[in-house]
Amino acid sequence: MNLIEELRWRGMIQDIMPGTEEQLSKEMTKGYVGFDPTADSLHIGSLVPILLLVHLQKAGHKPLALVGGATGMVGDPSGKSEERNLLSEEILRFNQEGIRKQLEKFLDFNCGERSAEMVNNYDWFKEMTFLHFIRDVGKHITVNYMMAKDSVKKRIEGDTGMSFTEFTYQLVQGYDFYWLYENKKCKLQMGGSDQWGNIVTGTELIRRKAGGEAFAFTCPLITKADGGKFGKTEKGNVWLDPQKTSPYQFYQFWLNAGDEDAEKWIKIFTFLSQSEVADILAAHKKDAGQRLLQKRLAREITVFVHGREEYEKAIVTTQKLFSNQDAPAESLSIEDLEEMEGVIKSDFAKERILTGIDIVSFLAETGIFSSKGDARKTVQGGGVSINRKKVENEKLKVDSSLLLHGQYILVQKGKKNYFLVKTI
RNA sequence: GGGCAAGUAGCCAAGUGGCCAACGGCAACAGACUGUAAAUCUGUCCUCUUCGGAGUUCGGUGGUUCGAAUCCAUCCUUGCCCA
Repeated sequence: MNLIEELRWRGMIQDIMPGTEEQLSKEMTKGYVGFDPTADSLHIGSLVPILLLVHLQKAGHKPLALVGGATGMVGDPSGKSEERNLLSEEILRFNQEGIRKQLEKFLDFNCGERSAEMVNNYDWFKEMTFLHFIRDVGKHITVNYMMAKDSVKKRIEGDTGMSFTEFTYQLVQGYDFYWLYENKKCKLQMGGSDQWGNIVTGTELIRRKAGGEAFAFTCPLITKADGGKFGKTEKGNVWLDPQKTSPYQFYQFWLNAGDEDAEKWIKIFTFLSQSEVADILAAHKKDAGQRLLQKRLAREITVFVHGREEYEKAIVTTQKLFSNQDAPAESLSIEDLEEMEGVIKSDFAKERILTGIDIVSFLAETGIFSSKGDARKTVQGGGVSINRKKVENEKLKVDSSLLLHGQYILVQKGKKNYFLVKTI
Protein backbone atom coordinates (compact mmCIF):
# COMPACT_ATOMS: atom_id res chain seq x y z
CA MET A 1 0.00 0.00 0.00
CA ASN A 2 1.49 3.33 -0.90
CA LEU A 3 1.37 6.42 1.26
CA ILE A 4 -1.69 7.94 -0.32
CA GLU A 5 -3.67 4.71 -0.20
CA GLU A 6 -2.64 4.30 3.39
CA LEU A 7 -3.76 7.76 4.35
CA ARG A 8 -6.92 7.43 2.37
CA TRP A 9 -8.30 4.44 4.24
CA ARG A 10 -7.43 6.18 7.46
CA GLY A 11 -9.64 9.02 6.42
CA MET A 12 -6.78 11.47 6.42
CA ILE A 13 -7.15 12.91 2.96
CA GLN A 14 -9.54 15.69 2.21
CA ASP A 15 -8.17 17.42 -0.88
CA ILE A 16 -5.38 16.20 -3.05
CA MET A 17 -3.69 17.76 -6.00
CA PRO A 18 -3.60 15.68 -9.16
CA GLY A 19 -0.28 13.97 -9.70
CA THR A 20 0.65 13.82 -6.04
CA GLU A 21 0.45 10.06 -5.89
CA GLU A 22 2.63 9.66 -8.96
CA GLN A 23 5.21 12.05 -7.59
CA LEU A 24 5.44 10.12 -4.34
CA SER A 25 5.94 6.80 -6.06
CA LYS A 26 8.45 8.25 -8.48
CA GLU A 27 11.13 9.43 -6.07
CA MET A 28 12.02 10.29 -2.53
CA THR A 29 10.09 13.46 -1.97
CA LYS A 30 10.46 16.20 0.58
CA GLY A 31 7.23 17.31 2.14
CA TYR A 32 6.45 19.87 4.77
CA VAL A 33 3.81 20.95 7.21
CA GLY A 34 3.59 24.33 8.87
CA PHE A 35 3.24 24.71 12.62
CA ASP A 36 1.90 27.74 14.29
CA PRO A 37 4.11 29.00 17.12
CA THR A 38 1.39 30.81 19.00
CA ALA A 39 1.92 28.58 22.04
CA ASP A 40 5.06 27.01 23.44
CA SER A 41 3.63 23.54 23.29
CA LEU A 42 1.72 21.62 20.72
CA HIS A 43 -1.69 20.34 21.59
CA ILE A 44 -3.41 17.29 20.23
CA GLY A 45 -4.81 19.30 17.37
CA SER A 46 -1.28 19.47 16.00
CA LEU A 47 -0.95 15.76 16.36
CA VAL A 48 -2.56 15.28 12.98
CA PRO A 49 -0.01 17.28 11.00
CA ILE A 50 2.72 15.55 13.00
CA LEU A 51 1.29 12.19 12.01
CA LEU A 52 1.24 13.25 8.39
CA LEU A 53 4.96 13.86 8.66
CA VAL A 54 5.51 10.57 10.45
CA HIS A 55 3.64 8.65 7.78
CA LEU A 56 5.61 10.49 5.14
CA GLN A 57 8.88 9.52 6.74
CA LYS A 58 7.77 5.93 7.17
CA ALA A 59 6.94 5.77 3.51
CA GLY A 60 10.51 6.64 2.69
CA HIS A 61 10.28 10.37 2.17
CA LYS A 62 11.79 13.31 3.94
CA PRO A 63 9.69 15.40 6.31
CA LEU A 64 10.26 19.08 6.94
CA ALA A 65 8.62 20.86 9.82
CA LEU A 66 8.17 24.52 9.20
CA VAL A 67 7.69 26.74 12.18
CA GLY A 68 5.85 29.85 11.22
CA GLY A 69 7.94 32.41 13.01
CA ALA A 70 7.15 35.05 10.42
CA THR A 71 3.61 33.99 9.71
CA GLY A 72 2.93 33.70 13.41
CA MET A 73 3.70 37.37 13.64
CA VAL A 74 1.03 38.09 11.08
CA GLY A 75 -1.80 35.73 11.92
CA ASP A 76 -3.72 33.45 9.64
CA PRO A 77 -7.23 34.58 8.83
CA SER A 78 -8.36 31.09 7.83
CA GLY A 79 -11.20 29.99 10.01
CA LYS A 80 -10.90 33.00 12.24
CA SER A 81 -13.59 35.53 12.32
CA GLU A 82 -11.47 38.15 13.94
CA GLU A 83 -8.15 39.83 13.55
CA ARG A 84 -5.52 38.08 15.59
CA ASN A 85 -3.19 39.54 18.12
CA LEU A 86 0.36 39.88 17.03
CA LEU A 87 3.10 38.17 18.97
CA SER A 88 6.52 39.51 19.73
CA GLU A 89 9.63 37.98 18.26
CA GLU A 90 10.85 36.94 21.67
CA ILE A 91 7.76 34.92 22.47
CA LEU A 92 7.79 33.31 19.08
CA ARG A 93 11.39 32.19 19.48
CA PHE A 94 10.64 30.73 22.86
CA ASN A 95 7.63 28.88 21.52
CA GLN A 96 9.59 27.56 18.60
CA GLU A 97 12.09 25.92 20.93
CA GLY A 98 9.33 24.17 22.82
CA ILE A 99 7.81 22.86 19.63
CA ARG A 100 11.11 21.61 18.36
CA LYS A 101 11.68 19.53 21.45
CA GLN A 102 8.33 17.89 21.05
CA LEU A 103 8.74 17.11 17.39
CA GLU A 104 11.99 15.38 18.10
CA LYS A 105 10.08 12.72 19.95
CA PHE A 106 8.03 11.75 16.94
CA LEU A 107 10.27 12.26 13.97
CA ASP A 108 13.66 10.79 13.28
CA PHE A 109 16.07 13.68 12.88
CA ASN A 110 19.02 11.42 12.32
CA CYS A 111 18.60 8.73 9.73
CA GLY A 112 20.55 9.82 6.73
CA GLU A 113 18.93 11.43 3.79
CA ARG A 114 15.41 10.95 5.10
CA SER A 115 16.14 12.79 8.35
CA ALA A 116 13.50 15.18 9.45
CA GLU A 117 14.45 18.78 9.34
CA MET A 118 13.16 21.91 10.95
CA VAL A 119 12.95 25.28 9.29
CA ASN A 120 11.66 28.63 10.38
CA ASN A 121 10.23 31.00 7.84
CA TYR A 122 11.38 33.92 9.92
CA ASP A 123 14.86 33.13 8.67
CA TRP A 124 14.04 34.02 5.10
CA PHE A 125 11.51 36.71 5.85
CA LYS A 126 13.52 38.79 8.27
CA GLU A 127 15.81 39.97 5.48
CA MET A 128 13.01 40.44 3.03
CA THR A 129 12.23 44.06 2.30
CA PHE A 130 8.81 45.28 1.49
CA LEU A 131 9.85 46.36 -1.98
CA HIS A 132 11.42 43.04 -2.67
CA PHE A 133 8.28 41.29 -1.57
CA ILE A 134 5.84 43.26 -3.69
CA ARG A 135 8.12 43.11 -6.73
CA ASP A 136 9.08 39.46 -6.64
CA VAL A 137 6.15 37.84 -4.96
CA GLY A 138 3.14 40.08 -5.16
CA LYS A 139 3.68 40.62 -8.86
CA HIS A 140 2.84 37.03 -9.65
CA ILE A 141 -0.50 36.76 -8.00
CA THR A 142 -3.50 38.87 -8.81
CA VAL A 143 -5.71 40.39 -6.21
CA ASN A 144 -8.66 38.81 -7.96
CA TYR A 145 -7.14 35.43 -7.28
CA MET A 146 -6.56 36.23 -3.64
CA MET A 147 -10.02 37.68 -3.19
CA ALA A 148 -11.61 34.53 -4.50
CA LYS A 149 -10.29 32.55 -1.57
CA ASP A 150 -12.96 31.39 0.83
CA SER A 151 -11.15 32.61 3.89
CA VAL A 152 -10.92 36.08 2.40
CA LYS A 153 -14.41 36.16 0.99
CA LYS A 154 -15.95 35.30 4.32
CA ARG A 155 -14.19 38.12 6.02
CA ILE A 156 -15.03 40.65 3.36
CA GLU A 157 -18.67 39.71 3.36
CA GLY A 158 -18.79 39.44 7.11
CA ASP A 159 -18.95 42.45 9.37
CA THR A 160 -15.50 42.47 10.91
CA GLY A 161 -13.44 43.37 7.91
CA MET A 162 -9.88 42.33 7.36
CA SER A 163 -6.62 44.21 7.55
CA PHE A 164 -4.12 44.33 4.74
CA THR A 165 -1.76 42.36 6.93
CA GLU A 166 -4.09 39.44 7.13
CA PHE A 167 -4.97 39.69 3.51
CA THR A 168 -1.31 39.30 2.66
CA TYR A 169 -1.00 36.21 4.78
CA GLN A 170 -1.71 33.76 2.01
CA LEU A 171 1.04 35.29 -0.08
CA VAL A 172 3.50 35.08 2.76
CA GLN A 173 2.62 31.48 3.34
CA GLY A 174 2.62 30.75 -0.35
CA TYR A 175 6.11 32.16 -0.54
CA ASP A 176 7.23 29.67 2.11
CA PHE A 177 6.38 26.86 -0.22
CA TYR A 178 8.14 28.62 -3.07
CA TRP A 179 11.22 29.21 -0.96
CA LEU A 180 11.37 25.59 0.16
CA TYR A 181 10.89 24.48 -3.42
CA GLU A 182 13.76 26.60 -4.64
CA ASN A 183 16.15 26.08 -1.76
CA LYS A 184 15.32 22.64 -0.46
CA LYS A 185 13.72 20.98 -3.46
CA CYS A 186 10.62 20.50 -1.44
CA LYS A 187 7.74 19.51 -3.68
CA LEU A 188 4.95 18.65 -1.30
CA GLN A 189 2.96 20.49 1.27
CA MET A 190 0.48 18.95 3.67
CA GLY A 191 -1.82 20.46 6.24
CA GLY A 192 -5.31 20.74 7.60
CA SER A 193 -8.05 21.31 5.08
CA ASP A 194 -8.41 24.89 6.30
CA GLN A 195 -5.00 25.48 4.79
CA TRP A 196 -5.97 24.39 1.30
CA GLY A 197 -6.39 27.92 0.00
CA ASN A 198 -3.01 29.01 1.27
CA ILE A 199 -1.34 25.89 -0.02
CA VAL A 200 -2.73 26.36 -3.48
CA THR A 201 -1.40 29.90 -3.54
CA GLY A 202 1.99 28.34 -2.90
CA THR A 203 1.81 25.89 -5.77
CA GLU A 204 0.53 28.66 -7.98
CA LEU A 205 3.51 30.80 -7.07
CA ILE A 206 5.88 27.96 -7.82
CA ARG A 207 4.27 27.42 -11.18
CA ARG A 208 4.33 31.06 -12.21
CA LYS A 209 7.59 32.16 -10.70
CA ALA A 210 9.73 29.07 -11.08
CA GLY A 211 7.81 27.22 -13.75
CA GLY A 212 7.91 24.22 -11.46
CA GLU A 213 5.36 21.72 -10.34
CA ALA A 214 4.50 21.15 -6.72
CA PHE A 215 1.99 18.96 -4.97
CA ALA A 216 -0.19 19.01 -1.93
CA PHE A 217 -2.86 17.26 0.03
CA THR A 218 -4.81 18.12 3.12
CA CYS A 219 -6.29 16.23 6.00
CA PRO A 220 -9.84 16.85 7.17
CA LEU A 221 -10.13 18.83 10.35
CA ILE A 222 -10.81 16.65 13.31
CA THR A 223 -14.28 17.11 14.66
CA LYS A 224 -16.40 15.63 17.37
CA ALA A 225 -19.70 13.96 16.65
CA ASP A 226 -21.49 16.27 19.04
CA GLY A 227 -20.13 19.31 17.26
CA GLY A 228 -17.89 20.29 20.13
CA LYS A 229 -14.37 21.45 19.66
CA PHE A 230 -11.84 18.68 19.36
CA GLY A 231 -9.07 18.63 21.90
CA LYS A 232 -10.78 20.61 24.60
CA THR A 233 -11.75 19.38 28.01
CA GLU A 234 -13.08 21.08 31.09
CA LYS A 235 -9.55 22.07 31.85
CA GLY A 236 -8.84 23.56 28.48
CA ASN A 237 -6.58 22.31 25.75
CA VAL A 238 -5.06 18.88 25.83
CA TRP A 239 -1.36 19.48 25.39
CA LEU A 240 1.38 17.10 24.37
CA ASP A 241 3.67 18.49 27.04
CA PRO A 242 3.34 16.30 30.17
CA GLN A 243 3.91 19.39 32.31
CA LYS A 244 0.77 20.95 30.95
CA THR A 245 -1.41 17.91 30.58
CA SER A 246 -0.36 14.94 32.65
CA PRO A 247 -0.18 11.57 30.90
CA TYR A 248 -3.05 10.44 33.08
CA GLN A 249 -5.26 13.26 31.89
CA PHE A 250 -4.08 12.67 28.37
CA TYR A 251 -5.04 9.01 28.60
CA GLN A 252 -8.39 9.95 30.09
CA PHE A 253 -9.13 12.31 27.25
CA TRP A 254 -8.96 9.51 24.70
CA LEU A 255 -10.66 7.03 26.95
CA ASN A 256 -13.64 9.34 27.19
CA ALA A 257 -14.14 9.55 23.46
CA GLY A 258 -17.58 8.75 22.15
CA ASP A 259 -18.03 5.62 20.04
CA GLU A 260 -18.48 7.46 16.81
CA ASP A 261 -15.45 9.63 17.37
CA ALA A 262 -13.26 6.82 18.60
CA GLU A 263 -13.94 4.85 15.46
CA LYS A 264 -12.66 7.66 13.30
CA TRP A 265 -9.84 8.59 15.60
CA ILE A 266 -8.34 5.14 15.92
CA LYS A 267 -7.60 5.19 12.23
CA ILE A 268 -6.15 8.65 12.25
CA PHE A 269 -4.19 8.68 15.47
CA THR A 270 -2.76 5.19 15.62
CA PHE A 271 -0.58 3.12 13.35
CA LEU A 272 -2.70 0.01 13.65
CA SER A 273 -3.24 -1.79 10.38
CA GLN A 274 -6.51 -1.96 8.58
CA SER A 275 -7.20 -5.52 9.72
CA GLU A 276 -6.29 -4.76 13.32
CA VAL A 277 -8.69 -1.87 13.35
CA ALA A 278 -11.40 -4.03 11.84
CA ASP A 279 -10.89 -6.65 14.57
CA ILE A 280 -11.07 -4.07 17.31
CA LEU A 281 -14.22 -2.57 15.90
CA ALA A 282 -15.85 -5.98 15.65
CA ALA A 283 -14.94 -6.79 19.24
CA HIS A 284 -16.20 -3.44 20.38
CA LYS A 285 -19.56 -3.84 18.66
CA LYS A 286 -20.09 -7.16 20.40
CA ASP A 287 -19.82 -5.65 23.82
CA ALA A 288 -19.75 -1.90 23.65
CA GLY A 289 -19.88 -1.52 27.41
CA GLN A 290 -16.37 -2.89 27.66
CA ARG A 291 -15.16 0.07 25.63
CA LEU A 292 -12.38 -1.94 24.08
CA LEU A 293 -12.20 0.56 21.29
CA GLN A 294 -11.56 3.54 23.54
CA LYS A 295 -9.10 1.61 25.66
CA ARG A 296 -7.08 0.59 22.68
CA LEU A 297 -7.21 4.06 21.18
CA ALA A 298 -6.08 5.65 24.42
CA ARG A 299 -3.33 3.08 24.85
CA GLU A 300 -1.87 3.50 21.39
CA ILE A 301 -1.77 7.26 21.52
CA THR A 302 -0.54 7.55 25.07
CA VAL A 303 2.30 5.15 24.36
CA PHE A 304 3.13 7.03 21.20
CA VAL A 305 3.21 10.42 22.84
CA HIS A 306 4.38 9.71 26.38
CA GLY A 307 5.93 6.27 26.23
CA ARG A 308 4.99 2.90 27.66
CA GLU A 309 6.01 3.66 31.20
CA GLU A 310 3.81 6.70 31.50
CA TYR A 311 0.98 4.80 29.93
CA GLU A 312 1.23 2.08 32.52
CA LYS A 313 1.21 4.60 35.30
CA ALA A 314 -1.89 6.16 33.85
CA ILE A 315 -3.55 2.75 33.75
CA VAL A 316 -2.71 2.07 37.37
CA THR A 317 -4.15 5.38 38.44
CA THR A 318 -7.21 4.82 36.32
CA GLN A 319 -7.84 1.46 37.89
CA LYS A 320 -7.48 2.82 41.38
CA LEU A 321 -9.81 5.69 40.74
CA PHE A 322 -12.42 4.03 38.60
CA SER A 323 -12.27 0.26 38.61
CA ASN A 324 -13.31 -0.34 42.19
CA GLN A 325 -15.81 2.45 42.46
CA ASP A 326 -17.48 0.52 45.21
CA ALA A 327 -14.39 -0.33 47.16
CA PRO A 328 -14.18 1.79 50.26
CA ALA A 329 -11.61 4.55 50.14
CA GLU A 330 -10.12 3.06 53.28
CA SER A 331 -8.74 0.23 51.16
CA LEU A 332 -6.31 2.58 49.48
CA SER A 333 -2.87 2.58 50.98
CA ILE A 334 -0.87 5.69 51.78
CA GLU A 335 1.27 4.96 48.73
CA ASP A 336 -1.80 4.70 46.55
CA LEU A 337 -2.99 8.05 47.70
CA GLU A 338 0.34 9.77 47.46
CA GLU A 339 1.29 8.45 44.09
CA MET A 340 -1.89 8.95 42.23
CA GLU A 341 -1.32 11.21 39.36
CA GLY A 342 -4.09 13.32 37.99
CA VAL A 343 -5.30 14.00 41.49
CA ILE A 344 -4.96 17.53 42.63
CA LYS A 345 -3.24 17.68 45.97
CA SER A 346 -3.51 20.32 48.60
CA ASP A 347 -2.63 20.79 52.24
CA PHE A 348 -4.88 21.78 55.06
CA ALA A 349 -4.28 22.63 58.69
CA LYS A 350 -4.87 19.62 60.90
CA GLU A 351 -6.30 21.53 63.86
CA ARG A 352 -9.18 22.71 61.74
CA ILE A 353 -10.17 19.12 61.11
CA LEU A 354 -9.69 18.01 64.68
CA THR A 355 -11.98 20.73 65.94
CA GLY A 356 -14.43 19.97 63.16
CA ILE A 357 -15.33 22.20 60.26
CA ASP A 358 -18.43 22.40 58.12
CA ILE A 359 -18.19 20.83 54.71
CA VAL A 360 -18.86 24.03 52.81
CA SER A 361 -16.06 25.98 54.44
CA PHE A 362 -13.76 23.04 54.08
CA LEU A 363 -14.34 22.80 50.34
CA ALA A 364 -13.88 26.51 49.85
CA GLU A 365 -10.79 26.84 52.02
CA THR A 366 -8.97 23.97 50.40
CA GLY A 367 -9.43 25.69 47.08
CA ILE A 368 -11.46 22.85 45.64
CA PHE A 369 -14.21 25.36 45.11
CA SER A 370 -13.67 29.01 44.53
CA SER A 371 -16.30 30.14 46.99
CA LYS A 372 -18.60 28.87 49.65
CA GLY A 373 -21.66 29.60 47.60
CA ASP A 374 -20.27 27.56 44.77
CA ALA A 375 -19.41 24.68 47.07
CA ARG A 376 -22.83 24.75 48.66
CA LYS A 377 -24.63 24.65 45.35
CA THR A 378 -22.65 21.68 44.11
CA VAL A 379 -23.15 19.80 47.38
CA GLN A 380 -26.86 20.46 47.17
CA GLY A 381 -26.85 19.09 43.67
CA GLY A 382 -25.15 15.92 44.84
CA GLY A 383 -21.89 16.65 43.11
CA VAL A 384 -19.43 16.13 45.93
CA SER A 385 -18.14 12.93 47.46
CA ILE A 386 -15.78 12.48 50.36
CA ASN A 387 -13.80 9.27 50.55
CA ARG A 388 -16.04 7.97 47.78
CA LYS A 389 -19.23 8.54 49.71
CA LYS A 390 -21.61 11.10 48.35
CA VAL A 391 -22.17 14.04 50.64
CA GLU A 392 -25.91 14.07 51.24
CA ASN A 393 -26.09 16.86 53.73
CA GLU A 394 -24.52 20.27 53.36
CA LYS A 395 -24.34 20.61 57.12
CA LEU A 396 -21.94 17.70 57.38
CA LYS A 397 -19.06 18.27 59.74
CA VAL A 398 -15.63 17.32 58.55
CA ASP A 399 -13.66 15.94 61.47
CA SER A 400 -11.04 13.38 62.35
CA SER A 401 -13.38 10.45 61.76
CA LEU A 402 -13.10 11.09 58.03
CA LEU A 403 -9.32 11.04 57.89
CA LEU A 404 -7.78 8.17 55.99
CA HIS A 405 -4.60 6.89 57.60
CA GLY A 406 -5.00 9.69 60.09
CA GLN A 407 -4.20 12.43 57.61
CA TYR A 408 -5.84 12.25 54.20
CA ILE A 409 -9.21 13.13 52.82
CA LEU A 410 -10.17 12.15 49.30
CA VAL A 411 -12.62 14.55 47.74
CA GLN A 412 -14.44 14.10 44.46
CA LYS A 413 -16.04 16.92 42.59
CA GLY A 414 -18.26 15.27 40.06
CA LYS A 415 -17.29 11.85 38.93
CA LYS A 416 -13.90 12.48 37.45
CA ASN A 417 -12.25 15.26 39.40
CA TYR A 418 -10.28 13.98 42.33
CA PHE A 419 -8.65 16.02 45.05
CA LEU A 420 -6.48 14.74 47.82
CA VAL A 421 -6.32 16.89 50.89
CA LYS A 422 -3.45 16.20 53.24
CA THR A 423 -3.61 17.54 56.73
CA ILE A 424 -0.49 18.97 58.24
C1' G B 1 -12.85 64.84 6.52
C1' G B 2 -18.55 63.77 5.59
C1' G B 3 -22.88 60.33 6.03
C1' C B 4 -24.99 55.84 8.12
C1' A B 5 -25.05 51.68 11.47
C1' A B 6 -23.37 49.11 15.67
C1' G B 7 -20.86 48.03 20.76
C1' U B 8 -25.30 43.89 26.36
C1' A B 9 -22.39 38.21 30.59
C1' G B 10 -17.21 33.03 27.74
C1' C B 11 -19.78 33.38 22.63
C1' C B 12 -24.38 34.49 19.78
C1' A B 13 -28.44 37.42 20.97
C1' A B 14 -33.29 39.85 23.21
C1' G B 15 -34.40 44.09 25.99
C1' U B 16 -35.33 50.80 24.07
C1' G B 17 -37.35 54.88 31.58
C1' G B 18 -39.21 51.34 37.02
C1' C B 19 -41.96 44.44 36.79
C1' C B 20 -33.75 43.98 34.90
C1' A B 21 -28.66 40.51 37.48
C1' A B 22 -31.18 41.47 32.39
C1' C B 23 -35.73 36.56 27.60
C1' G B 24 -33.66 32.85 24.54
C1' G B 25 -29.69 29.76 22.25
C1' C B 26 -24.64 27.72 22.36
C1' A B 27 -20.59 26.45 25.32
C1' A B 28 -19.36 25.00 30.39
C1' C B 29 -20.19 22.50 35.32
C1' A B 30 -23.16 19.04 38.38
C1' G B 31 -27.21 15.22 38.92
C1' A B 32 -30.35 10.98 36.86
C1' C B 33 -29.95 7.08 33.14
C1' U B 34 -25.53 4.54 31.16
C1' G B 35 -20.29 2.09 29.40
C1' U B 36 -15.63 7.21 33.26
C1' A B 37 -19.54 7.18 26.08
C1' A B 38 -23.51 9.32 22.91
C1' A B 39 -28.59 10.79 23.12
C1' U B 40 -32.26 12.41 26.61
C1' C B 41 -34.21 14.68 31.07
C1' U B 42 -33.07 17.94 35.56
C1' G B 43 -30.27 21.68 38.19
C1' U B 44 -26.34 25.56 38.18
C1' C B 45 -24.16 29.16 35.15
C1' C B 46 -21.60 38.14 37.25
C1' U B 47 -19.24 38.13 42.47
C1' C B 48 -19.82 37.10 47.65
C1' U B 49 -23.41 34.89 51.00
C1' U B 50 -24.97 33.16 57.62
C1' C B 51 -29.36 31.11 51.42
C1' G B 52 -32.77 35.72 54.16
C1' G B 53 -29.98 38.57 51.03
C1' A B 54 -25.76 41.94 49.82
C1' G B 55 -22.54 44.07 46.10
C1' U B 56 -20.88 45.28 41.15
C1' U B 57 -22.68 45.13 35.59
C1' C B 58 -25.07 46.41 29.64
C1' G B 59 -17.92 50.25 25.24
C1' G B 60 -15.67 54.84 28.57
C1' U B 61 -16.84 59.41 31.04
C1' G B 62 -20.16 63.10 32.52
C1' G B 63 -25.34 64.58 32.80
C1' U B 64 -31.10 64.53 32.99
C1' U B 65 -34.43 61.84 36.45
C1' C B 66 -37.23 59.89 42.66
C1' G B 67 -35.42 55.96 39.25
C1' A B 68 -31.27 54.58 33.29
C1' A B 69 -28.84 48.84 29.67
C1' U B 70 -32.83 52.09 27.95
C1' C B 71 -32.97 59.59 27.42
C1' C B 72 -28.97 63.65 26.51
C1' A B 73 -23.73 65.16 25.76
C1' U B 74 -18.97 63.73 24.79
C1' C B 75 -15.10 60.41 23.85
C1' C B 76 -13.31 55.51 22.25
C1' U B 77 -13.77 51.13 19.13
C1' U B 78 -15.79 48.45 14.84
C1' G B 79 -18.34 47.93 10.17
C1' C B 80 -20.54 50.04 5.66
C1' C B 81 -20.88 54.16 2.14
C1' C B 82 -18.90 58.90 0.16
C1' A B 83 -14.60 62.28 -0.37
